[in-house]
Amino acid sequence: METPVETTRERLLNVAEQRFGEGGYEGTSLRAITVAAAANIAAVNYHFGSKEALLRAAVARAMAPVNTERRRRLDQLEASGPPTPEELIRAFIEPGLELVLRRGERGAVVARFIGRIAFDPSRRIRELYAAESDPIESRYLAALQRALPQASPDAVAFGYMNMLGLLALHQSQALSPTPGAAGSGATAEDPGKLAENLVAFLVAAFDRGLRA
Amino acid sequence: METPVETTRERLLNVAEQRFGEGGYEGTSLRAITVAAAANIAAVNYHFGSKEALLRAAVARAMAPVNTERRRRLDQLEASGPPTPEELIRAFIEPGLELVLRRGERGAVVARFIGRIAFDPSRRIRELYAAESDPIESRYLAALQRALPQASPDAVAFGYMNMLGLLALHQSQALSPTPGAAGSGATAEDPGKLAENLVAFLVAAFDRGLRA
DNA sequence: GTCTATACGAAGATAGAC
DNA sequence: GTCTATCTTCGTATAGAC
Repeated sequence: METPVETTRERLLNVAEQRFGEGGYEGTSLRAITVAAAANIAAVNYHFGSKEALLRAAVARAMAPVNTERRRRLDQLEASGPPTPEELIRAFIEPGLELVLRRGERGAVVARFIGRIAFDPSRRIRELYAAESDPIESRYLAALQRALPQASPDAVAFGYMNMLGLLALHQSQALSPTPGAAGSGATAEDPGKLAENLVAFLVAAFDRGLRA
Repeated sequence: METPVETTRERLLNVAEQRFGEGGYEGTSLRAITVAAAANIAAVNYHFGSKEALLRAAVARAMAPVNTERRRRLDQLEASGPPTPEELIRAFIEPGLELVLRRGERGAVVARFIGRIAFDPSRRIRELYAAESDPIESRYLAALQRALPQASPDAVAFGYMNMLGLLALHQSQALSPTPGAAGSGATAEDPGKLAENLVAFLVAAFDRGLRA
């Protein structure tokens, strides 16, 4: 069923994940990608149609397991009574960090790629990412609203946006020694510890930091 | 002392602020900047030396009033006894949002520019921004540590990084109708209200969400 | 079906005339 | 200070080999 070696298409996706996460979309040339993937310069256009279509395919492939796991957790939580804010936050953050950071070097590459794309300066690229996380966004917003009845819909949306942003921030810093600002151990080497810190930070903010 | 019209240099900085904030560094061509600034294609290289040097000058100019105001507030806070976490968070967030968003369209352009640059995928560009906010970073970290003696240095650095990230997130969404994810009113139209929401969110997270 | 070689227009950058 | 000319590299399109 499976070919023993990676196809050109797979190599292109793997290299794109690595390079786009390292230098951003605009900062990475198709030539650099095709050389690293041992493919011809025209291979991207043949397999995907354009540079942006390659990015779209890479985002979809990277987000698929994260979305699947989030859906699975949401289903499970909602099957056993109304979830707490902490359970919902955990069901959002952990698939984005653990599932991806627990897979060694390759997982970190994927995490950085997702985080960077989520914050790309270009409107079209962020929309591309948003389209991939949209399908479950409304489920999370509704569940959070039920778990936080005292908060207004605007406040819940504000909190969700912050959760998304902080996850992307820490994802984008995978593989970075001292990236944005703070000192040495700000981002834990242990992805599980990072997830715990981020969940605790967000739970406190959601529970007591959302203005009506 | 001042020429009645903007100099070519000033026009280039103004246009760079607007275009870099809109499309990112790599996504904006020097030709687009020089055309919009009614300058020759070579003017950037003459006045600044390179595209990156233009960006550096624009970041320095945009950050200067923010840093000045932050220093002023820190001085004032520390003159009257040990500041609370909320006072420190307010002294960090408000100069970044109000000082910039309260200046109408032009201020929003500056805010978006700063926010985008802080999250740029390119390592060199983020370092450029970090260099501009570095000078006061250690003062904030030390003051936060004193205000939160129960938190470890790593935890304080983690919180500071999150504060920086969320500020950049909301700055980058100035002038954007529905940017990242959440619905209509997630980012308040009123910048003062946004600042209050963000401060409340962060205060709760710092006070009860930092693991020792 | 896959892939390669090649060409085109536009971009960033710079040297040198003015 | 300003502008023109020019170099290299970019994304993309196409024609045709395997």
